[in-house]
Amino acid sequence: MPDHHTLEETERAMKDHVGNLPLDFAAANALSNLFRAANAVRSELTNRVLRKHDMTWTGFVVLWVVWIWDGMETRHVAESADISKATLTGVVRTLEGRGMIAREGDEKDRRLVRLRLTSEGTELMERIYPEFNAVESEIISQLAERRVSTLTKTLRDVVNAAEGQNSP
Amino acid sequence: MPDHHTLEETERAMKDHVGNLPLDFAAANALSNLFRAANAVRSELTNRVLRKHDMTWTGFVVLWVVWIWDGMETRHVAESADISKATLTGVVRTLEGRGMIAREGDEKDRRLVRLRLTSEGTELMERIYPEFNAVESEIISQLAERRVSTLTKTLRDVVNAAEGQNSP
DNA sequence: GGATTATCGTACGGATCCGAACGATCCGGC
DNA sequence: GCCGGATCGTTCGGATCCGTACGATAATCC
Repeated sequence: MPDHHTLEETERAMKDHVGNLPLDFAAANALSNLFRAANAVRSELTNRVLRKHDMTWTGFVVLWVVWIWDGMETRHVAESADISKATLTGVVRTLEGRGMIAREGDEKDRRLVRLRLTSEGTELMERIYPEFNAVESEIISQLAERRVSTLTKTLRDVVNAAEGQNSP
Repeated sequence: MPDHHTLEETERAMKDHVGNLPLDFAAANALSNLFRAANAVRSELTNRVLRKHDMTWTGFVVLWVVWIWDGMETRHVAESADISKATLTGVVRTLEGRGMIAREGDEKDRRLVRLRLTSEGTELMERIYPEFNAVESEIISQLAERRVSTLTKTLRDVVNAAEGQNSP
């Protein structure tokens, strides 16, 4: 990763452009690192684990959610996978076409659609997930245990802060 | 945000599916929170700041990079914005169509394309970025100052860990 | 019990998003 | 000089990704 601009260079360049407006550089920096970290981890997991199984990130996440919560209704799957209902429709179409997932109407409430893994989908997850988690573990293991738990807690607070609810 | 499954419930359900394989729940949890936090912050900034200016997340990031580093070559812009060259091509096409950005060939090396903001693009950034940073600040301000600097450092280490380089 | 209201999943349009392949250009050795 | 190899930005195909609008179905009100 060559040729990066230094943090100081960037701040100086920003000040040249924004003038004397008071900016919160610490906040900008923390969130910049947040996105970089998420992208880096996602890329690494995609390249080292998912690609060889011809699986996309979102496809894997959806499969994982349905694996753990068999028969879950689509809107809850979307919420758990952190994607919109519209996106889920397309992803499920792809996974259904590959025979990994099945859609199933609800008897009582005919608006609902429940999702289940096929046996092929289940086998895939039983093979992939341990591998996936091993790479997760490898990445996180480079942090001291105490820092991991601090990170986890702080990130949860960031979620709450961003969603505008100051939890009690 | 109703109807969430508890962390304990999820772990129990996972154990039911993965059997006796040894999983690193702490790592899975930390990274799950990482993606949730990134998505939540991105959504909040998009909804509260960018949408009213008809600007996408990636479009804004690219515009910001070019604003700070005027005349930067496209591959460096892509790297700074954390997107692929192919994606940048499409985003620049959109921004160019709206008169925000201009492409400019390099005299010396005719393979290169340099990017600059138009005056309209510059005005937009001068108007949007302070607003954007204010919301960033509002989110981060809900964390104690010490936690912010710890978070920033830890996230940088996560980036290095994911990219496979244990920096000295 | 009929009309209004709310909620469900989906179709649609448009904007990312990326890996792979590609032509254009530059650079290296010779 | 020149030619094989490296590097540049773009194109292409296919998969997300989302807000909005919609038809179908439930729940509510009176």
